[in-house]
Amino acid sequence: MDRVDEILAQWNRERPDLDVTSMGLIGRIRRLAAHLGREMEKTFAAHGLNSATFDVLATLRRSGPPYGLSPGDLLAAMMITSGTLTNRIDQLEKAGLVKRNHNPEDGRSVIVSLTDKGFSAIDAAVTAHAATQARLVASLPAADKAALDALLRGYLARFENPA
Amino acid sequence: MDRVDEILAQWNRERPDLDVTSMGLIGRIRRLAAHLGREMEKTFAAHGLNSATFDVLATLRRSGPPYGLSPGDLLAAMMITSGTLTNRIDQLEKAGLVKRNHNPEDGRSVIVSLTDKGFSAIDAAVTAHAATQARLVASLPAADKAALDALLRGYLARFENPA
DNA sequence: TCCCGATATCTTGACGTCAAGATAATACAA
DNA sequence: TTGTATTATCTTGACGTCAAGATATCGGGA
Repeated sequence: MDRVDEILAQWNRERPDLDVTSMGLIGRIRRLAAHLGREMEKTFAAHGLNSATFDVLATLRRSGPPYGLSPGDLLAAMMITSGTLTNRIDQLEKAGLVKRNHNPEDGRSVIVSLTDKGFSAIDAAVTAHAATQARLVASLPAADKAALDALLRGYLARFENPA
Repeated sequence: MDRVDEILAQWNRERPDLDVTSMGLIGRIRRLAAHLGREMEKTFAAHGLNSATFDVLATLRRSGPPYGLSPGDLLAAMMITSGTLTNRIDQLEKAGLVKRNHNPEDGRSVIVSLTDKGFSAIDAAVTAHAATQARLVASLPAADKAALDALLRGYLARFENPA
């Protein structure tokens, strides 16, 4: 009987006509995401970042040399809107972690690249981030972890692999 | 090979020293939460609400008669800060869906109650919401759904049942 | 009775996000 | 070559959230 179960029990009492069997599953996914996000945010803050700016730097870093992508490329890799991305890049540029360069082949386009400072920052942050993530799942038995990951992958595919 | 796997593959190429085995699990939970949240938001919007205001109304509704709780009670049931709750109640009061009453037994305290309009609104919204949630998990085989829910419950307990 | 710590709620200011639309450059058909 | 649709990015305004602190009330000890 966890907090989600309590919520379901209340609904069953007040609105017995409702089928809330799906509510528990979805509620648990969302509560877990919130808990995990808050923990990870602490690691980002310790490196002068937040999840928004980390996300941009990490995408550039893992894209490999020369560590530059257009805003359009970045958008395709993230679950955000274009206005949000512009704001993130502005913040990072102001902090000297990325720079914008004109794309000589297309006047509409821009290439956002990691600066040396940005490269150092994201490399240190992602190292700590991986450790935080390992800690956040450490309490989960290996078998549960594997089973959970497999089930989530199948579920997620229904949203991201239209077919 | 979903999008999360692509991210892990990039990290393995660029930072083979990192152990990213936990990153996939956490990433999938968070991406799922985002997808689910956006879908549910559409249902709330169709009823003139959003997830923030729905959350307050739903908590009051499922608390049962007389459909009134103090901000403190509401806070305990939600994963938000007090300032956020004050703002939510303000919005709902402005819309005529809840009302604040002084608590005669404690001058510091307030009782937030559903108005008739608020009661009608949340009853209609939650009916639609339950249908949306059912649709969002409909593609999942019943066995997977049960297994996933059980694993998530165990994982969530590590964050919400300190012991 | 009086005072002070605890409690309940609200206020303030900054920030991240989004939807919708603006701006500018490119591509391609006529 | 010209004009229009398309593409890439940015701007604007509104909103929800948070952390930190302010305000007001309560409760218990001196």
